[in-house]
Amino acid sequence: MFLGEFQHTMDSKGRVVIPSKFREELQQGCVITKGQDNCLQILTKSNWEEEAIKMASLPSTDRTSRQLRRALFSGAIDVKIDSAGRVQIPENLRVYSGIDINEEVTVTGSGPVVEVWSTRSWKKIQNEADQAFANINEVKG
Amino acid sequence: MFLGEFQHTMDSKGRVVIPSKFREELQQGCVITKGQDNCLQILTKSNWEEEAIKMASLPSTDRTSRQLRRALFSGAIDVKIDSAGRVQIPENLRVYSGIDINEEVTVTGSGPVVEVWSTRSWKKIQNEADQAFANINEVKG
DNA sequence: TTGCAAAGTGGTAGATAGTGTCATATAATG
DNA sequence: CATTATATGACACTATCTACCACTTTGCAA
Repeated sequence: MFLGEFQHTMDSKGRVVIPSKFREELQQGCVITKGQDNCLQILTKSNWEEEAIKMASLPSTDRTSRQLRRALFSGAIDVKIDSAGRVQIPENLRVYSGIDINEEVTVTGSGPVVEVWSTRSWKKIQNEADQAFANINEVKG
Repeated sequence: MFLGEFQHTMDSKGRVVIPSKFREELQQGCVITKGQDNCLQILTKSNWEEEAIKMASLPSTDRTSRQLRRALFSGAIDVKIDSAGRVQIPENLRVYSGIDINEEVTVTGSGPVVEVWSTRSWKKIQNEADQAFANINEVKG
């Protein structure tokens, strides 16, 4: 289970530090994919395989499913965390997520997955997320 | 069940003392999350897991569900109480709750959860709560 | 083929944030 | 009042992050 919110910077070579709390779970291999709302997701190997199976079983007759599948697989890459706790984000994923070189990055734990955001995007999303959260609490109230 | 109200100070490293009455229940691990009205909540591990399971099972195809999941998990962190009875509050939760370094903190038992407030906010909230309580009594006669 | 530029990989040193421990001060208890 | 438990501040220590720098690989062009 990944929890928390961490600020980092994408270094001049396109690498991002994985917060130390997340490393142990990801150390033995992980996969980066395009996530929803233009974030990037980092999954453990086993989580990825589950996802992949689900995705592969979607009907290829349905256009949306096909596109989802393409996005997921073509956008995925498996990476390893280097000795300094960093991962290299490939060009296409940097573009997808809108994270530029030397830009601020927010890495969040989101339960079963880790999400990587440009801090710009995260701020927007976070407002919306907090809103949703506040509302549900009121309902539960 | 957590009861009572306690005054403490956030130390220069961002740590807060958990009142000794609460420690036993929280000793074997607890999770801090964002609560309502800018307080922080501390849940026991088992309490947290109930919440988390509900959240994790929401469909990721639905934007609101995704946002909820993000808010819940990114705003949470699991901590352990140190040998002096303190917990470290991470930067993002300090910002959320408006508790600065060396500032006064009110820790309250609120039934199943512990709440942590900057004493500033607590005073405001407490007035409102007392007011509401008084009014209910009036209505009931 | 060779040389050059761009991108990726790997490592290191200093700064910072977080952790653990202790001594003293304060409060609670019998 | 004596004793115990609890809280706080100080400090040293550790882990982690950041900003560099140097080397390797790749792709392109001369």
